[in-house]
Amino acid sequence: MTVHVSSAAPGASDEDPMGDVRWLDVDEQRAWRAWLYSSLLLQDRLDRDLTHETGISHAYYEILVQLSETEGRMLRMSQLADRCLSSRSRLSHAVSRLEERGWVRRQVCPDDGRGQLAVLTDEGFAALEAAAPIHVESVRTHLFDQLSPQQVENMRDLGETLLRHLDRP
Amino acid sequence: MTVHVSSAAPGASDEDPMGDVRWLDVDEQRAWRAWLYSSLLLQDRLDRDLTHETGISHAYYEILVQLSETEGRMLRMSQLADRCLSSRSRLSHAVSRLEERGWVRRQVCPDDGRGQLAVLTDEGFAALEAAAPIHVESVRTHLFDQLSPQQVENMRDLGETLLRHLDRP
DNA sequence: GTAGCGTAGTTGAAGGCGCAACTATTCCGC
DNA sequence: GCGGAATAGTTGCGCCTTCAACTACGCTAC
Repeated sequence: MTVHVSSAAPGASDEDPMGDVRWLDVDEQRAWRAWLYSSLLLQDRLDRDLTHETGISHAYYEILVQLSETEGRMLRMSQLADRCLSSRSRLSHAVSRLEERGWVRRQVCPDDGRGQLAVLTDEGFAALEAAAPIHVESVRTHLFDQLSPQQVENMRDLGETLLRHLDRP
Repeated sequence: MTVHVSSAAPGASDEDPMGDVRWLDVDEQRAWRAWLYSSLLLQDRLDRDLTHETGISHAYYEILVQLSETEGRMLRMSQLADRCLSSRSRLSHAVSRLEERGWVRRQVCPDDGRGQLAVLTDEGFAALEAAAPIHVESVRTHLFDQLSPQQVENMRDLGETLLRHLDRP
């Protein structure tokens, strides 16, 4: 994880067999680990809170949210996958499970015989409405309550900067 | 995921059935989504790069790194789990698989008959040495090359602030 | 109109992970 | 020293995710 084997393997890494590896210096290491550990821990915490208190994983929650925010509360599978940062396959499995819960149903797409629409049911919407306050409170507690307004601004700036790079694969 | 059902359910959420939910405002939403999506995408990208180019997942990589950085290249299972931000169970499964690859071996702890030591083998160390340059380059490309020095500083500050909160469960 | 290619989505197998139950060992009070 | 609680670690099960293969439909050109 930590990109810093040189300190543990000084002799071997001095050789630099790959040519010139741009190793991280001490400050970069520290920034990298802080970012990595905090995002892992925070995601884990938020997901656990949500799952344990509502029975809805963060992945499912995201699907319900994305559907709830479109008019008609329905989306093509592939659009839904994109918005959820999910692979098609993963979404397909997940929607099958949400169908079993009665929260989503599939419907063939009228415009395109290949397509499927995922439609949020009233039960699904109700489940989302029940879960949302719990999740918001969790995000407040573990994220916003810990940060100054300036830090929130920095967080947004960082995130958007990285997204500009990551969004185009 | 996005904590923002109110806009999709204005009527219902006006009721505020939970008392007073501290919903996110537009700026907070934006900061939250930027943080969430960028960290999801970045972790995904780094993990995929590493897995596809070296056959070592980020989780395995972290285990190897932590072992490589201790003298004797060995750690108690529970210490290793803590350093990898892993549950005991998860680590136990993972070490079993690393044992099958011949990269780690288990050894009963001399001080404590209940304990096990995970020991990094020479083959494991060699695998880590081969993977490290690839991973560093990936972290450079997708993270540090995208950020100004000020942004790196902000990233560290943010991460460390959040860790102070998250580290004590 | 049909061959061939691209797109949309699904499926099954294999591996990763969390949870709860389990074994084995140590620690503590008496 | 012995009974019970606490600690260390493992394991089986079930769910989730990925990958590759697959079906089904649409699009274009001929």
